[in-house]
Amino acid sequence: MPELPDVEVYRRYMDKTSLNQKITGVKVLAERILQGVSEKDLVSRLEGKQFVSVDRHGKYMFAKLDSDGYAFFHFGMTGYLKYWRGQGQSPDHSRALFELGNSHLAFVLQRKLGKLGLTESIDKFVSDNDLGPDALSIDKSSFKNILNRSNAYVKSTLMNQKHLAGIGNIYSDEILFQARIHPKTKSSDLDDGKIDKVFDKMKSVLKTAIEDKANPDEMPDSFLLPNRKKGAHCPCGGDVKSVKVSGRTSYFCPKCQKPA
DNA sequence: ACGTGCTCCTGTGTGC
DNA sequence: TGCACACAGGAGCACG
Repeated sequence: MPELPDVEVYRRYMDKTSLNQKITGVKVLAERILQGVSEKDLVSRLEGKQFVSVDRHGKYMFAKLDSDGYAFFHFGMTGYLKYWRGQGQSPDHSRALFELGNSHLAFVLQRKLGKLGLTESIDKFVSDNDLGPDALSIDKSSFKNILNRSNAYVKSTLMNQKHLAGIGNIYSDEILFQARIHPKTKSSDLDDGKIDKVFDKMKSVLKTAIEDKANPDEMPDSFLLPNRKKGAHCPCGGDVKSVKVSGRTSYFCPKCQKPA
């Protein structure tokens, strides 16, 4: 699930549940999710410390330590967090466990495509990993520059983390649906007015999705997102179609979204 | 710089 | 029912 809205929901979840408690134990249950750190080093860097705040950039989450630096999380395609107090089983597919005294925080990944590691600073992490500006923070003129400079399909541009961080397959579709733009439109074919519209819809879709806890069942009827399947209908009543863009299945409404 | 196709994983749905 | 295969809200890689 994890695009920007999902990760923001996890960030708030962790913020609400897991801060300012001593990390009494760390277990790594799938070593392959570790990035740039051994299990031994991760454990020794975290044990006895506390998480004091949680940030996000794009699809990455950063839990700040009271010592210094951050633990970073990437949720892959299936990741989420689960916190509980007292006894209780960790969920299936828990790949890392943080013991917080009598409480627990599990990093759960069905597919082991997520990442967990350490970084000194978010800025350094962003630049080392070539991430573009966060989609919720970017201003309109920087956004315009990105679309104007790109020769790719607009959907690919929106999903390219080097250009813009946070948007994936699902939300790029929703943004383009709300902007009434066909996913295979070239970014460079969008005029100023269209780019404005994509920008505004990007912001409103992401904000709405966060308010709705990134849960499709809670989203407005005007959203296409809950109808991402064969045979489903657009809010306009038309048939939803799909097409591959950058190897990903894109859902769109041919009646609402015409090629530029 | 772009698209395509493959890879990493695991689970579910589909068609024969 | 069994089995093979496609596909899934991500991303890095090689190749053309």
